[in-house]
Amino acid sequence: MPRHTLHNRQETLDKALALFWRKGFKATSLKDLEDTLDMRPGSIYASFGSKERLFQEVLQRYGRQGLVELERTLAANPSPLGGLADYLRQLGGLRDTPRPCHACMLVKTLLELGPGGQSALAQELLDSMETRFIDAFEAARDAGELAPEQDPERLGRRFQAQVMGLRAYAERKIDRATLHALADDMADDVERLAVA
Amino acid sequence: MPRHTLHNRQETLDKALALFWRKGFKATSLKDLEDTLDMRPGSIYASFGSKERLFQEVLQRYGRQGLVELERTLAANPSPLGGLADYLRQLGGLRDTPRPCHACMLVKTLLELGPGGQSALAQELLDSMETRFIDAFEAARDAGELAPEQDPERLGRRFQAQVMGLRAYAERKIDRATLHALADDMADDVERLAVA
DNA sequence: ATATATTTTGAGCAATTGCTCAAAATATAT
DNA sequence: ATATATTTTGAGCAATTGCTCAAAATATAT
Repeated sequence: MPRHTLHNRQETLDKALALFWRKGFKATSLKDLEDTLDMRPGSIYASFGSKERLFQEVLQRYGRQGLVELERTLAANPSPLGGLADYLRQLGGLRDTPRPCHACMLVKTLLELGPGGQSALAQELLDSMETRFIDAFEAARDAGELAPEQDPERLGRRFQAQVMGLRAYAERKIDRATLHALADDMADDVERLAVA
Repeated sequence: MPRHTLHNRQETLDKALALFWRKGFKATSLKDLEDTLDMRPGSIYASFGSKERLFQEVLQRYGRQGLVELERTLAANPSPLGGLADYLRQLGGLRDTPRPCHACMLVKTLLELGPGGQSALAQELLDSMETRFIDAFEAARDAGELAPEQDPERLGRRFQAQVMGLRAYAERKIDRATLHALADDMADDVERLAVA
């Protein structure tokens, strides 16, 4: 007796993700969502509850994908420091392919909705990324890549700040080459942390 | 026969600045402005034209103040590299005093309004800051502080990205000490560029 | 005191906001 | 084919948006 939804939930979330990522939470109107998702208001509310809850679900999705991508990049390089450097170099290619937005959606959300409760999920997800960065620096130290007096936590936080800066910078009107150069400079510095 | 405005324009702009900086452009309603500026809608429009134009004027003010502050910091240190490092260390104190917001208003605006025309002024002002950073690195090279093979433009862009990252990071829920540590790490690295 | 030039007020408008809900549509099980 | 459970539709609501404008208030010059 049950009936399936006409729309594919994952595909719909991806469309909403691109929209919210580009326009932000407040600037995305229900009209925008209706057009982009090709759904009528009642249908959107039956499926997702509210604009707020749809946004949270989209954020969660974005965050999970970001973590998966980081994990993949780190796994592809046997050297932890090399993996982190690769991650930065990869971000240098942000402007090589068309995207809804170059800046990080978590940072956009944090800056748009402020440090209060509205952006709690964004901050949690940023924390997850940072923790993974710190873990990678710890792995580097354990592998002898990093001098023992280096502090993985400080390095991880700093790495996080660099990524945030790089991606905010990428949102400006700059050309691809400039962004690559910036990312490469950052990546080189990470690798320079390695003990000779 | 003329008559003066009741409100002081500079004070009013400062109030609008704090409000816009904290809430962003779209999230600041005219009701918010009426309450904060203690002015009725007609009065606001007679003085500033529109919400959009008031915002632009506020942005300009913010940008000018930021440039002045940078100039002061650089002038206080005879060493260009030292001045740049000081600037970063100063930003480490962002959370020491209450402020409308810790993140840079130019970056908030860029991320909120996108890279299109709406944020053109914010991007211009970011460019001005970056140019000043580049000039400082050039001065450092001319003074022999920096190795001649170093590229002031790349260093300046990277410095800009670091500042953007540091200030976006400062918007998260972190404690003062963490932010100081992060800023100091960045500052130390700038000074480490100096030839021994 | 009076005239003049300017600013301020605040009721209210057209458009848009996020959202609801009864009715219609539709996929499944029998 | 029929019944059932579920989804989708879309008209429309209450609230809010940025903003206008005629009337009132007020500071100055004479």
